[in-house]
Amino acid sequence: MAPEGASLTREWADQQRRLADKVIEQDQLPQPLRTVAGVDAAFPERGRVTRAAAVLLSFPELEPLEQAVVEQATTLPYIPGFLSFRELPAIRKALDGLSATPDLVLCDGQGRAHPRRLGIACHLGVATGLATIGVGKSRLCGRFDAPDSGKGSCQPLIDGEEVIGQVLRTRDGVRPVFVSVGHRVSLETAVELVLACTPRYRLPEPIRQADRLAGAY
DNA sequence: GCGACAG
DNA sequence: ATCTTGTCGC
Repeated sequence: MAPEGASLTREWADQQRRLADKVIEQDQLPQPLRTVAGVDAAFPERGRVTRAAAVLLSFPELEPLEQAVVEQATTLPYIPGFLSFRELPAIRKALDGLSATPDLVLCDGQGRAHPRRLGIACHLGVATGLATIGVGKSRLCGRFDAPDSGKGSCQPLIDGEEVIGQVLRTRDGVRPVFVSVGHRVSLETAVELVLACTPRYRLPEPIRQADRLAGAY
């Protein structure tokens, strides 16, 4: 018998490279943009349970419109570089729990700023066809210079010769977030939209509310 | 071989 | 991410 378990991440990596070719890095968002969703997952019960949340807000007002939560048994451990295989199934169910399809989805995690260019935001985008943006709280890969301390300041996140994201200061003096293309959005537009969704806190409002709903404190 | 490593 | 209390600072 082949050591299937040992080559699982190899299979996943191949799948990631295939799906990464389907990512669209051009702006193809509904015009005008009327709604923005935020998604996130938490792992209560010592990680045995996966709880995913999706919230829908109006844009640009960012008023809460609707929310959905789903819970299921956790299927996989967290493996750096393969986060989406663990979280995507539950997150998709949470999104399906919304009565309306969002014009844009903000994801907690990377988009193209991933070793094989398929972070969870890209994976979700390609799998659903929705426009998505990745907003990570920390770096997975790439190098960068610290952006100036003022809100709106940013520096390119670089891997080799490629710009894979923007390190963006969403508030004066706080740690920057890592913005990258998910699907059907350009990096420039992604940065503008993340700022438009972040009126007060470090994290964009859709993601903050999804965090809270999922139970992350 | 060594260091890094989204959530 | 999870487990976990109080504590420092605007």
